[in-house]
Amino acid sequence: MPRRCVTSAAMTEQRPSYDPSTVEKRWQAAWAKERAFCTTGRGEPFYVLEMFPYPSGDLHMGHVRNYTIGDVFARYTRMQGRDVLHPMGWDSLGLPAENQAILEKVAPQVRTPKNIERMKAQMQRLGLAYEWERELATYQPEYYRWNQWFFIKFLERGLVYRRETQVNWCPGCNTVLANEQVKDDFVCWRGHPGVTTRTVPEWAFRITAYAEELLKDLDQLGAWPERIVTQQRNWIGKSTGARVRFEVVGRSDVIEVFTTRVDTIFGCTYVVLAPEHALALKVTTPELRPQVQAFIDKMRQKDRIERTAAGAPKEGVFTGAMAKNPYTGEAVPIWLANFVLADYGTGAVMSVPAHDQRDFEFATLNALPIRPVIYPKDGAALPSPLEAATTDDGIVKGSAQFSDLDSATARDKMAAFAKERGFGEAAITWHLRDWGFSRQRYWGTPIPIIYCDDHGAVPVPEAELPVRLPDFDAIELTGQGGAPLAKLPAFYDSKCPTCGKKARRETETMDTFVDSSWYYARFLSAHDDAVVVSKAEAAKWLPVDVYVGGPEHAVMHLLYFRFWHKVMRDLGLVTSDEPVTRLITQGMVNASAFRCPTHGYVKAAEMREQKEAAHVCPKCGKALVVAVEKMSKSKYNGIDPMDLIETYGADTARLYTLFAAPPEKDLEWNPEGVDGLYRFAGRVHRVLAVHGERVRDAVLPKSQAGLPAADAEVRSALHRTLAKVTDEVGVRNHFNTAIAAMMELVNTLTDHRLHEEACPIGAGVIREVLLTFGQMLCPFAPHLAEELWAGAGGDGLVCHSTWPKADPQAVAKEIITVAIQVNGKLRGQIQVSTSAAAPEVIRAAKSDENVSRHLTGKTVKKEVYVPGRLVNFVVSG
RNA sequence: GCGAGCGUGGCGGAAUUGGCAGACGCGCUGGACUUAGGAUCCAGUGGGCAAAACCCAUGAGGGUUCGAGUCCCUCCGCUCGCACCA
Repeated sequence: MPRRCVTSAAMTEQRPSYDPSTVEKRWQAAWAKERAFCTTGRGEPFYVLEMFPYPSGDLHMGHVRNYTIGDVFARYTRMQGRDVLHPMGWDSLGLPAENQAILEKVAPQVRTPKNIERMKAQMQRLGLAYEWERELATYQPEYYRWNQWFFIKFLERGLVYRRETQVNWCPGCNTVLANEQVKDDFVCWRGHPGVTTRTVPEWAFRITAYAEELLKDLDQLGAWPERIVTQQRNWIGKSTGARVRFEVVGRSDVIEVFTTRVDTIFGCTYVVLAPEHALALKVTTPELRPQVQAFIDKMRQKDRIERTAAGAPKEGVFTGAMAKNPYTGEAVPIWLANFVLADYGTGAVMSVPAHDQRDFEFATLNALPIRPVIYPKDGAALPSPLEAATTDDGIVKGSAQFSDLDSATARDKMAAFAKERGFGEAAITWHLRDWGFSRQRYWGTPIPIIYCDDHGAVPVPEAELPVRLPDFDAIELTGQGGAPLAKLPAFYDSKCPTCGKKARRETETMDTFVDSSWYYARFLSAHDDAVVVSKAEAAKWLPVDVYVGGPEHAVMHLLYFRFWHKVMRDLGLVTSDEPVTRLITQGMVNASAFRCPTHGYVKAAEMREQKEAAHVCPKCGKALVVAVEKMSKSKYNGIDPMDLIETYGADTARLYTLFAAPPEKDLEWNPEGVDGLYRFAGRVHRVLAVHGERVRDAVLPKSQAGLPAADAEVRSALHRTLAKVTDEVGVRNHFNTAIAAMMELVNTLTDHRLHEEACPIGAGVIREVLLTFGQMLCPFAPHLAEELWAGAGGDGLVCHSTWPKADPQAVAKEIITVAIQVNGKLRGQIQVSTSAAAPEVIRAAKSDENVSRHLTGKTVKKEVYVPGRLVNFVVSG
């Protein structure tokens, strides 16, 4: 990227040119000295929050975008007179830090604060308006002790429990693996073969206890992006239907199935259990046991994702056992199949191949009978034989007393019948599962539990919190062999809080989603040792007014923290039902990536400096594939924000990220586009450089009255821009068009030669331009804004000034342009007074030369006048 | 497969309630200033035409309307999310 030099005009005239680094450092120092971004206690509270980062050590462009968007809200709202809370912290526990520690042999306790310091300096260099006094970091015991406190509170309320869960298990590493750590053929990411699934105990939050409320309250989230709400709704996945119990023929066992289509149950021709189902092997007849056992083992080898992927071939095995359909008394075969999930519904389904596509495919594959019982409402016949399942509702046939009912009615009556006879009932099933949060990792919050032989799992008494993580040096961290803390007797040897006998401390740590589920509340009482959050502060600030972050958190973080908020409410800590009123999800930051089909990605920065013809692989000379992709290290298409700031300054970096795309859309990084914003900043600065000294004491015009025509025009343009920017920022949150409006203003200023010494505009108007421009620019380019404000003699800091109000008189137009259409086609434009009435405008329109040409010889059938906009003559002939 | 979103100049994007399509920026073209220009300033820039006028143009096709980028229907393409959820 070329370093831009100063303008020759400024140089020859010995005027200070735009030098962002000097300007920005000056104002950053001033803000720090004044503690400029602290809450004031004056004005209506407004809480702006951005998703806090993992402190990797360096900001990337995604951060810059995220935090700049938040900063615009914070700064603008403060200028509206609100008491703005805008804090920042560090999501500093978790796997990345632990892996880095293993790799570098540096303790995360040492590395993390250094990374934080570095990243914080970068944020300050960007001019972000944070109240650093409230800074928090989740790795600090002062923070994670409240994770432990919450754990105990949740435990008391039955919202934490111990359960058995299926995980991927690598016998080579002797540890649990995430799905993405398991490669094909059951080989782990380190190369060990034989990865299998295993049942292990873990701690889980009973988020499903809040499923109904999490679903219902989505209706309150009108200011959330629709797609996030939809994703949450799908994820929660409420499903209404019925449970029905089938007796196993000749045994006392009962198979319970869940179905949303109980109306089809007379068409049930077999029953399928998940391979993990408790009865799977139990009901199997002795002669079929070897096959069934082999099938179960095979399924156990595969992880859930692979086994249940849509499109995976359906596999199954007959158990030899039969089950009795309680509605018909008919005995149907019991099968096991890969596509039935153990942890959804009851882990068993009734199969109606005529009316369920999966059942249809499975039945076809295994020559099981297909029996239609639902017929089209219009009386049409079903194809025979069926080529696919018919899944629509219809009229029930061949179903005893339920025959001839429509599907919906049949479902109600059949569920009621089951309830009456005691073999079933209406039921609801959720896609949402409880949240397992045990991690066999070191760099996390220790779970405050002590296992006693006599008293079981006993919570650590509150007074003994926090349970601190032992020093890193005390542990041999390898990423293998299960929970690291389980290798440290000094950590786990303890005494039972109940009886004092020798006991063992829990060695698992918590998922880091726990940390981020309530940090927004902790900012309100960041230094309070007595309570996690003070009720008064919570009542004052919550819910968060604007929350800005990436859409990738749609269903994990954003669901967990909604859950946590509701529990905090039930604990009496907060009063609102939802944590965040308004959510802004910003798009990705993309850039061209250059890839050789053989040798992989090539550094984009080097390619950009070459002509297009030279975009060839340096190794083989083949043409490179160019595609716009998300910035990332591995694709060599990233832009380092700090390089950008060094070249252009923080203001230009901010302006570009806001201008190039609206917040919610993906942003394509165009290195040349940045120049345009630098030019804009330079042109604004130039007006100050040329006139600042001269006009800083000038008297501001109070109105349009008495201004020379050119002055009045400039002032009108200024106030129109102000009105536009106020609307775009405050109402529509379209920052790109707000900046475009300011660019238009600069163009107008240039038309009136405000960039020249010999400018005919009066000093008072120029001063008003500089001051107001400074205020409008403040949320976007805050340093340049301060420079304008101070240079034009404004009082104090511009970021503390009150957002100006557009002068209606200056905004109003006396003459407007009205478009004239004939049959909807533009034929002319006329200038009319705003006070002109419709007949007058229409008369003027008809007398326009070009328009009258199109009207002659025609009959005007209709005249449409949209006041102030257009006239349309509908003609014929 | 289901759900959501999006298709507008060479590019990023604008068009707020159905009312002058292409604001603003990039790029490009020409000019001024200049030893120089990758700085700055000025002018131009959707396509057709030398051109006023006119015609065409918002993924494709149809519809509603005085008027459609915007609303409705059908289709095509792209992106994201979920993915055998009984």
